[in-house]
Amino acid sequence: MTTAQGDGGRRRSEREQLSRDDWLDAAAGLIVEGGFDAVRILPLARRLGVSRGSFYWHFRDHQDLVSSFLQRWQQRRMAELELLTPAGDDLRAETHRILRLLLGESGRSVRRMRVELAVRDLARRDDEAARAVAAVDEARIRHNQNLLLRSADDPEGARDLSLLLYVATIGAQLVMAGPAGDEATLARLERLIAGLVSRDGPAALQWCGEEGAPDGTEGYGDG
Amino acid sequence: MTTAQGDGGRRRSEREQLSRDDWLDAAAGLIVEGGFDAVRILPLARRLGVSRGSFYWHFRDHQDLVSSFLQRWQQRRMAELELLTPAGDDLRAETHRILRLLLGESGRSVRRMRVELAVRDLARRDDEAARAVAAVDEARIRHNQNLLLRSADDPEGARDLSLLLYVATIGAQLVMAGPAGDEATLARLERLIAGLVSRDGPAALQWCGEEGAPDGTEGYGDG
DNA sequence: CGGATTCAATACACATGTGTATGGTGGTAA
DNA sequence: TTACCACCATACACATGTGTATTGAATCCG
Repeated sequence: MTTAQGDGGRRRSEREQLSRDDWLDAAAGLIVEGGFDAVRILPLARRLGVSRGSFYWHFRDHQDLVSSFLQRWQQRRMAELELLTPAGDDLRAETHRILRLLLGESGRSVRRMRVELAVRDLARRDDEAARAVAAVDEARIRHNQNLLLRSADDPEGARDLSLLLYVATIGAQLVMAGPAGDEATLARLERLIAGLVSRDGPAALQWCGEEGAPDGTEGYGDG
Repeated sequence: MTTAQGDGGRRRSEREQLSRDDWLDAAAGLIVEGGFDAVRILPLARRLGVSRGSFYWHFRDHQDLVSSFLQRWQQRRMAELELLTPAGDDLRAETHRILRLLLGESGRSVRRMRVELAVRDLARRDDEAARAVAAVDEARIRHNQNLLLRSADDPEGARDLSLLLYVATIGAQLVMAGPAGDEATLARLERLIAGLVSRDGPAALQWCGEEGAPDGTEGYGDG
């Protein structure tokens, strides 16, 4: 414990010295409460009980903090995806685990959900965040696709269904994040989506797809 | 044209005087680019070619601007919903119009989409925005439910399917807003969702819904 | 014409934010 | 002990933001 130890597992409590990860964790708290725009250095330092001088030792500047956070986020999301499907169990159980992971395991991990939504929000105006989100999205959709492909050999249909499955879960996250989203409805949605997968399987969606129907929906502008 | 005219249709070009709505429109521009946190008074005034003194004549303070914007947004979203379903045409065409409205009519109305996402983002930390979003969500889901109920008398199933339909479209908005979301995939998703509705109809989703499957997905924290 | 009203420019006081330069403190090693 | 280094505090310069008070220029109206 005296000599070189990869500085991996030290929490704030053991060692009074702050680590880079401590700052990132505190930043996550601010992000949960107010999005990325709430990540400002002075409030962050206050929360950690230090002054700004400490920050500029651990990070080059504000952008460095944001970049580091995004990197860590992407890496963790990728890792948790790899952790999924340890053995080849059945599709039902796997689907359930995926939905639990993406939809939030019954009330808990609302923090994780809010962080992800904040990252998505940032991605609309920041290239680095956009790349991270794109990578994670692609990985998750591919994961689902591979899962569905184990039941039937239909790459096209599997891709479509996994895409639909994915946007449905993400949309459920978003809509149910507000006060309108009660826990019961979210659970109901989870069962709905699960049913969609297990019933249709990958070989489904023989929809009819013409264009047609001119719409008269101009409405107002945005705003 | 000389006497009282409800000051409804005057744009910035005709009259050099700025109206409250002009400020709100400019604010929409900032919101599209940088979210609600980008709505600051000085950049807004610069964009309109005036100084901040003008702002504080039209609005009491910054909060007043945000509140007015949210009010107008909710009112317009409600109005455009009423405008839908002028006559009782078939379900296919109506579904198509709804998806076009929610998903964005092929590339255009990306502004409207971004504004909505920004409002949703704000709703996570602002009660007023949360109420507006909740009202709009509820209205839209009810609208879809009523539409589906015209095909089969199954309130429960119609509610479920409309909910699923809704979160799928919102999720598609969110996921496809980034650079990962190409136009083709979005169109594909639209057909997928449309197929889901027209194929299943309201009387569907006889899924199997147990809980089961203990998950070993702890992973990291958020961040 | 003259006064009231509407809309906008300017000036001021204050708060908050960033980044840098510099100084201080405790632990470690020669 | 002394020198060094990791970590943090303090002070400064500067930028940006809000809100208010005051002044100014059109415009409407009696």
